[in-house]
Amino acid sequence: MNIIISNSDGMPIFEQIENAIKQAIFSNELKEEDMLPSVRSLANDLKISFLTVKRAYDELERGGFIKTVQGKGSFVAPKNLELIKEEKLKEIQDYIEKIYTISKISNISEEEVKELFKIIFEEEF
Amino acid sequence: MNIIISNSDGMPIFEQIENAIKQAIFSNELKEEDMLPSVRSLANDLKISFLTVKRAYDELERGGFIKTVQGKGSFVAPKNLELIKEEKLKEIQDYIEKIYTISKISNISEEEVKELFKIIFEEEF
DNA sequence: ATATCTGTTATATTTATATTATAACAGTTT
DNA sequence: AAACTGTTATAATATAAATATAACAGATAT
Repeated sequence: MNIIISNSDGMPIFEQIENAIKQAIFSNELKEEDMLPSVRSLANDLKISFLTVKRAYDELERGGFIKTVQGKGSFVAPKNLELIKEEKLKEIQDYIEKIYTISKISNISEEEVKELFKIIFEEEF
Repeated sequence: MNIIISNSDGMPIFEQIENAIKQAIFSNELKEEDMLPSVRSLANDLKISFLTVKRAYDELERGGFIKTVQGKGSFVAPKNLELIKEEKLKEIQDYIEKIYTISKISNISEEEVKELFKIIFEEEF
């Protein structure tokens, strides 16, 4: 698995790890029941504290993406299509919120945004 | 000018002020050469430190939205708002394209995206 | 000229969050 | 038993945001 972290992009390290692993799961680079790197080994590879990796894993477990068993390790949870869709809907929601903020600040009307939306969603036929 | 700040929405106060003033400029509530409230008076109104207001003003000046003169005050800069709006529309377009890609890949219908759009854009009062 | 606005700068402190180091503990596997 | 796993607790550090306070400097009206 290929995780690149950056100290300077505003996103906390634990969140960068979380996203990288989600991505690996979505792309099927990590398959169901695959074991994740141990908190200590990944921490070692990334030259960070294992507590930071643990935090990422804890979040992933809360989200239902992995299962962790003390003494054994962390494993990719059986894929749940609904979960994946939820995740993608969340991504879309984040983008729409950004659009909302920009439009509000820049005095761009809802109609103008809708128009762009229409153009992009309809031009692919 | 009507600025409402919140301590608990994740956005730093200086950024909330920044956005509120940008919005006032875009909506023409604040016109070219209009004087902004002094850092101290706005800080007083909002019950925050004048340094926080100063930071917001500094950012606005860096962005070319206002001009500040020591001893006189801060003033809305002459600006080509249409040009900025074009930039912002492009940003929005990029986001919509990302949304389009995600929705296609994840089998999320246009209707579902529209629904999210509605929810977020209607949260306003 | 001086009082009173304006912004500027410097210092120190507080708060919250992220991250770290370290140590001890607990379950699993070989 | 040794060597892996994860867990927990504590204390320390780093950073950004925001604060309080004080002193300084330019603009302006009276």
